Amino acid sequence: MYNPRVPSKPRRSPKPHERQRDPDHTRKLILDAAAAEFSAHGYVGARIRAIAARAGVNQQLISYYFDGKEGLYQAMSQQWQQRQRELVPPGTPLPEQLRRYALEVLHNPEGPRLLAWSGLQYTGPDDDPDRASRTRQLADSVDELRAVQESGRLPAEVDPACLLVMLMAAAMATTTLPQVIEGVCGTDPKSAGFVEHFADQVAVLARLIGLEPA
Amino acid sequence: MYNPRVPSKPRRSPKPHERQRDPDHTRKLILDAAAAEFSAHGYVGARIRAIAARAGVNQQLISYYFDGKEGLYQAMSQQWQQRQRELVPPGTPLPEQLRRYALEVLHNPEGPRLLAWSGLQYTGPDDDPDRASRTRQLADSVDELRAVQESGRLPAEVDPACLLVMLMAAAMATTTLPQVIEGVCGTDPKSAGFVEHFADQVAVLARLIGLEPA
DNA sequence: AACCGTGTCAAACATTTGCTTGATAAAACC
DNA sequence: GGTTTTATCAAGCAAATGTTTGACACGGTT
Repeated sequence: MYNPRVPSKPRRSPKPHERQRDPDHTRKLILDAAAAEFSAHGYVGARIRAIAARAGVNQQLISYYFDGKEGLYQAMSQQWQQRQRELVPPGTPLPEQLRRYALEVLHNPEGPRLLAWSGLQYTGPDDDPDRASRTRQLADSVDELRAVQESGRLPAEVDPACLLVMLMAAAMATTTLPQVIEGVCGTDPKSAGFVEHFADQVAVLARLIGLEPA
Repeated sequence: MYNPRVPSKPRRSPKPHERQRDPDHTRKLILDAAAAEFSAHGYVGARIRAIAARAGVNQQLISYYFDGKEGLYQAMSQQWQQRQRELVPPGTPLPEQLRRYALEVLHNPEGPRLLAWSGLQYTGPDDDPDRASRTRQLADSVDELRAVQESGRLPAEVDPACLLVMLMAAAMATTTLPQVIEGVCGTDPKSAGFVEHFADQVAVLARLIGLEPA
C-alpha cells in the first residue's frame, strides 16, 4: 500500500514515513479512497466528504490536488485504467483471460464496478477519455477471436467483436446482476465460493463455443 | 404501495381526459416520468424536480401520491416489474427469448437500464422486493436449460443457472457496456442497426452452445 | 346554495453538497 | 537564519435537493 516515492530531486530529507507532510503519499491516499467510494456509489452517489474521511485527510486537499470532484474522478479513472493494463499479461488465451477477469471481483471489485458505472453514465464517445486505451487493449482479443474463426473453429456468422463484448458482459455478471444471481442461484453472489464457481462457468462457456486453450 | 384506486362508487362523470383534476391520470404521468428519469440517471442521480417537470405537474404531488422519492421509486419498480412479466409470452424458446430481450432496448430501454442500475446499487437480498417475482419468472428458463442438458445437447459440467445469468448479461451488453462496444465495434451502440445486429449475435451465441430452437 | 373532502399549486425550509477563503506551520531555498 | 514556497487544516458559503406548509379551487353531496 504505502509507497515511499523517492522525490524528483535527490533531497537530503528524513525518511518519508517520518515526515509530517508528504504530498505523494497524500495523493495516493486520496486516489485509493476515491476508487473505493466511486466504485461503491458511482459518480453522483460518491461524496467528497466521504472520500476525505476514508483517506483520513482534510476535505479541501481534494480541491488542492485534483481541482474538485470531476478532476479527482478523472485522475482516479486514469490510474485504474493503467493498473488494469498492467494486470493482463499479453498472450494469455481468452478462456483463461475471461476466467481471471471474472475472478478479479474477489481481490479488487473496484475495477469491474467502475466500468459498469461508467457504462450506465455513458452518453457518447466524447465523454470517454479512456476510449483509445481500452480499444487498443481489446483489439488483441478481437484479433485472437478472428484467428480462431479463420481456423474454422468458429462459424462464419459470428461477429468476433460482438462475441468479445458478450463474453465480457457475461464475465462481469457477478458485478452487474447480483440480484438476478441471488434469485436464480440462491447464493450470495459475492461469496468467494460462488465467484470461483462462476468464473469456472465462464471458462466452460468459452470452451463450449470452441475457444479451446492451446 | 401502489394502489390503483378504482373509484369506490361508479361515478357518472365527464370524460376523464377533459377533467381539470384526475388523480389516476396524474399518478400515471408521474410514474412514467419517474421511469424515464430513474432509468436515465439511477436513483441518486434522479431529480424530483426533473420528474415533476417531465410529468408537467407540481413537484409536491410526488410527496402527495407516493410519499417522497423512495416511495416513488418503489412504486415505479413494481409497475415495471409487472409490465415486464406481461411482456414475455411463456413457452418461447430461449434463443428467441434472448434475441427479443436484446432488441427490447430499442422500444423501451428503461427496463434493462433499471435492472442494471439496481444491480449496482444492490446490497443484499433484503432490499430487493422484486426478488421472488423475478425468481419465479426466470425459473422456467433455468428448467428449459436443464432439460436441454438432460437431452445431452449441453455438457454435464455446465451449471444451467449460471449459464442463464451469463446469457442475460450478454444480451444486456448494449445497455451495460456501451463504451466498450463503441470502442471495439466502432459504431453507435444505441443505433437501431447495431442493436439488431447485436441481437442476432446473441441468438447466434445461444445456438452455438446447443440451444437449438425446436 | 352552502359545505366539505381532496387534488393541485407556489413558496419556503432544513439539510446536504461541492467548493472557496484565510490562516498556519512544515519544508525548501539562499 | 531568514525568506519563500507549499502542504494542511478549520470554518464558512452559495447552490441544490427532498420535503413541508399553507392556501385554494374543483367536484361531488346535501
